[in-house]
Amino acid sequence: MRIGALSALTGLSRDTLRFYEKQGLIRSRPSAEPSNTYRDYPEETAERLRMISDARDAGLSISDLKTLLDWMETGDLGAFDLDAFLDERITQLEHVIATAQRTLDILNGTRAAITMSDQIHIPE
Amino acid sequence: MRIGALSALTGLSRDTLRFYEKQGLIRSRPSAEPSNTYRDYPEETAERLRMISDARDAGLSISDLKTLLDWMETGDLGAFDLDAFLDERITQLEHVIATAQRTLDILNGTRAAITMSDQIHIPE
DNA sequence: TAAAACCATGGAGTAGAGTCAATGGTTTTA
DNA sequence: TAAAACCATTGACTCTACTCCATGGTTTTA
Repeated sequence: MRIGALSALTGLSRDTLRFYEKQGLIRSRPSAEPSNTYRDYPEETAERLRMISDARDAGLSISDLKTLLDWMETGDLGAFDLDAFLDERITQLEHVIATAQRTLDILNGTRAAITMSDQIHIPE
Repeated sequence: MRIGALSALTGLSRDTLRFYEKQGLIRSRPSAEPSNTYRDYPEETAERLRMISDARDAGLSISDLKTLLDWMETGDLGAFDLDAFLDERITQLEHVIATAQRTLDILNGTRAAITMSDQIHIPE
């Protein structure tokens, strides 16, 4: 799959895909036809990018993601404390969920208050 | 309350507090003693900053926060479509919660897998 | 087959959110 | 009362994560 197709499929810009590849989050092989220099992405890259998008939207950094994805593939990262790393990210995500939920509650409350005051005013 | 105390209370750096004030997220009055130029923050600023921290950690931008806080105080923002604004932010927060939850599930799964393989290896 | 659409690389530029340093006053404390 | 700790302002700097050229090949399409 070429970069344009992958971009259309994932909603990420071509530039972002090239950027992610440079950061080592995804990989491509050189084009099948050696007449051009186009990247060729395996099908499963789309799925991988969905995980990456989720993690980015949830606030994980690219470098954390690289650490994680590298480990998931090779199963090893030298003398790296993956356990501690995972614990930290898990805590971080739980924190994001909690703060997002609290903020969401406030916003929902605000919207309800507005709807309420509309109800009072409009009938006049 | 002076900036150092507020910083200690909220965990935000003095620089961050001054930055937030410049952005209009919080306000201070000039010091009671006119002998110095120190900021004096009302007690309730701490609570306000907790909301701000939550919202920031959840991914809301400073400018969104400013819009929101300004509206909450004045109750009006001219011909601004607060309803649409709220809907967008709410959708955004729901998205963050969903992606964070999915990512969290993956990480928890990964941790479980590691614990599992430890169980197999350690007894040897 | 020529224009339009796609792709590559390299490097510069941008936005957002702080963070740091220099300089110079004010308070607190040993 | 002098050192240590605190505060102010201004402006430069950093970091992350893209995003945008400019230039030049390759495919696709009308």
